[in-house]
Amino acid sequence: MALPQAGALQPPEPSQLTRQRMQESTPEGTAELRLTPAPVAGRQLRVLLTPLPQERLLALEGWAPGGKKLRPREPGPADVWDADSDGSEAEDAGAGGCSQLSVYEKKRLKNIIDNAKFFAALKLYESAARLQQIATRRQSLVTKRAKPKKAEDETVRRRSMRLQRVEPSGVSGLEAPAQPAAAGNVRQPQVPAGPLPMVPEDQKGNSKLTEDLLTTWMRISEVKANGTEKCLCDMKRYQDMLSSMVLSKENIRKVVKYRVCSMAIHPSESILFVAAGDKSGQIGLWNVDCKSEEGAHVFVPHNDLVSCMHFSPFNPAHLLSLSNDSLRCGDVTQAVFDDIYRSGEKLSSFDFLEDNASTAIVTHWGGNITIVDRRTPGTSSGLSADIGFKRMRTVHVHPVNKQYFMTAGSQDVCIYDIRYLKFHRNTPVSSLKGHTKSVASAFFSPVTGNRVVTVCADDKLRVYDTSSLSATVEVLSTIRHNNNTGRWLSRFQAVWDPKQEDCFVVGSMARPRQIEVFQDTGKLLHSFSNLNCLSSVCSINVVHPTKNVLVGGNSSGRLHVFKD
DNA sequence: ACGTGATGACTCC
DNA sequence: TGGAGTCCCTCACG
Repeated sequence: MALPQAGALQPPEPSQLTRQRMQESTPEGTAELRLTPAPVAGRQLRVLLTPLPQERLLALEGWAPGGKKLRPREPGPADVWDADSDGSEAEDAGAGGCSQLSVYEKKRLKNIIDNAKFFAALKLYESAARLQQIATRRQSLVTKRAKPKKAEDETVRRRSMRLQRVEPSGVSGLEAPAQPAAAGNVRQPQVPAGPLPMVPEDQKGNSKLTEDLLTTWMRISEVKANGTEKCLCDMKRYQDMLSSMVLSKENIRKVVKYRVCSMAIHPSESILFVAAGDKSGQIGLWNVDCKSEEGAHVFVPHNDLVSCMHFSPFNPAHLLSLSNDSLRCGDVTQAVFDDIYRSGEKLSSFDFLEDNASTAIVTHWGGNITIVDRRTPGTSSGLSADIGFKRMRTVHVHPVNKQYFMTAGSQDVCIYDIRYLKFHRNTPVSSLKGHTKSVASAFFSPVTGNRVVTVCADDKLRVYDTSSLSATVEVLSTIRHNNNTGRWLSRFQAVWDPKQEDCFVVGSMARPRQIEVFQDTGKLLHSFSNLNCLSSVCSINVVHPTKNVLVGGNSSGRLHVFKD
């Protein structure tokens, strides 16, 4: 409901009005007045409306209370001025300026006055009071209008102080009025759109402490990692290498506050540098080689779950991160998290389309994809297409044939050719059939793209042979695997070891807690575990592209680095 | 019927 | 004693 403006309810003083009309009246006798009377309190308002002489005077001049021009029309029982309408009616009132009253007009005026009195007595006072409330605090209205469901949620589902992010002092309770847990948002202050300074959360205004971390990131990004030699060593050697990778206490660190939802590892070979995104929109950067407190810092470039992150393969000084509403690029050389793309639709995943990382394919949760070109900032440029998925979780571009990309979601896993995308009704090049429940992830093998591994809620890992893309793709192996991560853990994603074409890493519910490495044949090659250090489930894992390093993130924001 | 997302008790240090 | 960390196999809703 469009509530009337506070000012519009005050009728102008007749004398003043008349003066204005004399000045502004047109030869036809119509006046186009723009009156902006000062706001008036509700109580005063009633007093102003009730005295009849004033009403009559106003009415005689063709004005209704509220500064609105009366439209001449047939009188009727509902012939009252409409406090809800906007000011447009005043403009098209036409030649209604009345100086001499006909019988009809007198009757009409009587109606108007009676009705005005009636409304002033009943509704206007109420409205004015509500207006006042709006002017001071919107909250009373919000609670009135709030859906009962939300109110219920608040009462039925009681949340602990810690979960409400309420400081023990209770200070933040004042700052968190109307948006308690709206959309699961964990954080109170909303991150604005547009570029954000790369300043850690705990040190707003004092970036001195992060200087080391960011300088390190910048420095290691200048050195081109030479190791694209993705060796395909024999399985025995590979297993030995895996066995040599161990976890020690100093290589465990909590880098974000809440559950890890995505991770990225910097390609540098000199320094181990990891980024983790959590459920609340935080991104933690950790220089694993720096053992001091300054080795890790938290930034907050998003409002919501950071679902996908990649260092740019072209320029690892850029860290791209995706949240529900935006794709950002953290550029350490500029010390900003820049906006690349924003959408009203919920975003789920992205991948780079070319090696130069200038274009990215972004999937929307609801089944659309968008091609985002970073060279045209601030626009959702390029192609948008509906590929008919109900829910899309991950997207991955074929490592060799970049025209192919694969999406995985609740419906299925499909491979599309980007050259033949249409706005609607896209048919996939290949469908990877067999999933009976929703699919959490699907990724091409890193070197050739000849394999795809999927994680499905039907408690199976599947490996497909995608060496030739036909309408149906053969399942190579199926692995029984408990993927029921449930309520508190991020869903498992199976990721290939970039160094080993045919092996992938996946978290596990098995006890003792472990991270598993499988061969594409379905053979379990290794389980990373440590009875002393690893006591939780690592849902999200990344493997370094050249070094023997594996990082696992758990649902408490803690990262575990296995290295040799 | 199925997919999705929400959250609090308990243990350990 | 209290805060940090772990993790479930539920339940409402669309």
